[in-house]
This record gives sequence, C-alpha cells and structure tokens, in this order.
Amino acid sequence: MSSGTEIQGGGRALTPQREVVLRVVRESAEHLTAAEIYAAARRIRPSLSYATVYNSLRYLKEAGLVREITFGNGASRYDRETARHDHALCTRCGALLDFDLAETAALMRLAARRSRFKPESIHLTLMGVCPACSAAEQRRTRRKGAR
Amino acid sequence: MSSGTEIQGGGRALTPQREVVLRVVRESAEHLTAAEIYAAARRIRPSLSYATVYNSLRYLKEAGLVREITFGNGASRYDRETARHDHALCTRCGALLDFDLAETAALMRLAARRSRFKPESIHLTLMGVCPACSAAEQRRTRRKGAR
DNA sequence: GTTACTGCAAAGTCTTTGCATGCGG
DNA sequence: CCGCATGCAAAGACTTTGCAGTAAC
Repeated sequence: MSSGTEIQGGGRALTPQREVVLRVVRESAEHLTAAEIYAAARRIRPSLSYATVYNSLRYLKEAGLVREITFGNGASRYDRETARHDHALCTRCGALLDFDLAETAALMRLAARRSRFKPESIHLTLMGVCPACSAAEQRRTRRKGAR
Repeated sequence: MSSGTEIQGGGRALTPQREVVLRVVRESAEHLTAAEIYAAARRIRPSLSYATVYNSLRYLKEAGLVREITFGNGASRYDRETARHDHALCTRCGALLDFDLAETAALMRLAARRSRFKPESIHLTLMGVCPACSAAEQRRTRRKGAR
C-alpha cells in the first residue's frame, strides 16, 4: 500500500472534491452537519455543490474515512473518528461528546447472544446534561431559590 | 391516581384521536412508523389527519405513554414499551428487536462519570444481522460455494 | 471511447406549522 | 365564551436523484 488514504474499486477514489470534504471533517474538532461541511468546503472550493458534498460523504463513509452519526430526526453529523466509540448528547444544547468505554465493546457479545443477531457493531449513547448546561441550570436555580 | 393513563396539564388529555393512536401503537407487536400508524388509525377513525397523528404522538411521547425510536435518517418508529431497553437493528432487512441487558443500565453511571454529563438515559443499539437474514445468507453462500 | 464524478436543479421523504373550524368545560 | 385539539393544506428541513457536461483512464 502507499498513502494510507487510498481506496480501490472502480471509482476515482479521492477526487479533489472528496479531499476537500475529508479535510473539512478532519480539521474540525466538532461533529459537523452536512450543511456546515458544505459551508466550510465552499470556502476552500467555491464551485462545490451540495450534491457533491453528500455524494462525497457517502463515499467517504463507505470507504471508512469518516463516520456518520444520527440522532433523532435532525441532520446527520460527521465524525472524523472512525474507531468504535461512545457518545454523550446534551439534551439541552445538543453538544456531542466522544468518549470510549471498554465495557461497551464487551457488551456486544452479550447483546448478540441475547438478541441472536450476528453482531456487526454496537452503539452506546448517553443522553444527559453537559457540564456547561448543568452549571447554567444550577446558577438559575440558585437565583430562583432565593426569591 | 385513577385510570393509569391519565395526564394533567391544561390540555384535554386523552382525546378520542389520541386514544386511537395510542391503541394502534399498543396493539402492534412491531415498531410502527408514523405513516403506518396513520394508516392503521384511519381504519378505525377515517377522519384522522396526518397532523393529528404527529401531534398525538408528540403528546403521548411527552406523557410517557409511547417511546420514539430513531435510527439513521429514516422515519421514526414508535414503541409501546416505555421502560428502558436495548435494541438490535438488522442491517439487512431493518428488523428491530427489543431486549434488555441489565448491564446497560449499569453502564450509565460509568458513562456519566467519563463524560461528566448529568445522566438522564442510556441507549444501546446492536447493529447486526437478524436470524432470518443470517439463515438466508448462509443458504446463498452454500449454493454459491458449490459452484 | 467508456466510465464515473461534478454541479445544477428538481424531486423526494419525513415532519412541523398556520389557520379556520368546532367541541368541551 | 375561551381554550385547546382537529383537519386541511402548505411549508419546512434534510437528503437524494436525473441529467448534461467533462475529466480520467
């Protein structure tokens, strides 16, 4: 092998457009939505179309270079981290945090046995209140409590 | 308390429409989509509108009488089982199975500590191949293998 | 020359919303 | 009467697709 970001198959692999999309996802610490990726990518390559962003994301996803995360019915977000990991989602502000529990991976076998499914992957999501929102709420409560 | 399915608040609680929607969700062993619920509910009450189905589902969800499940960017499905439980989703046919691992609940505390989120709920989903699809694939492979 | 990606616009899927109507308290 | 839910249609958010043009192999 050669570059580490090479894919085979009939296609043209990493076209300039796909590289821009990949770069945007990789250079962001956040988990961007397609719309955000589109905006950022257009700053680099103004001719880029929405369709190409979606096509590129689908391609990159299938090539294992990015990961798609979906919650609720909102927009998908895209994650540069493709290794298995868990997520915490703030029910107040929507903040999304990556973390990893070794125990989750262990649960996959248990879950497979219980469900009789042939396991492929396992996803754990904690819904809760992030530290920032938690602090903000305590401040509010304290103020209210003083009335 | 009285009937067990009573909610307070300004509103009119369980209107006939909401009861039909609830009944459809409760009487199905499957995890129906809004469209399926709409179709089934209309058979009982033909005047029901799509908007009312969605409004009712939102209401029932907030009242804790049904649970919404979302995967990917497809349609939400609705679950009569509101207690915490895990899901297995077939990547071939989309079949959705409920099961419950006590270990998942235990993971919530670990996840909360790691993420520093105030925990509210935890969701575990196993992606894999359901028994039916698994069997179908083995049949196909065996045939192919014999060529 | 064939294959496949791009870019545009249009269509598609799922969900929510504005508004007039009408029932229930 | 007033408030809220209903029902209709229209709009909204997000994603996919059809098609012509073009670049890669």
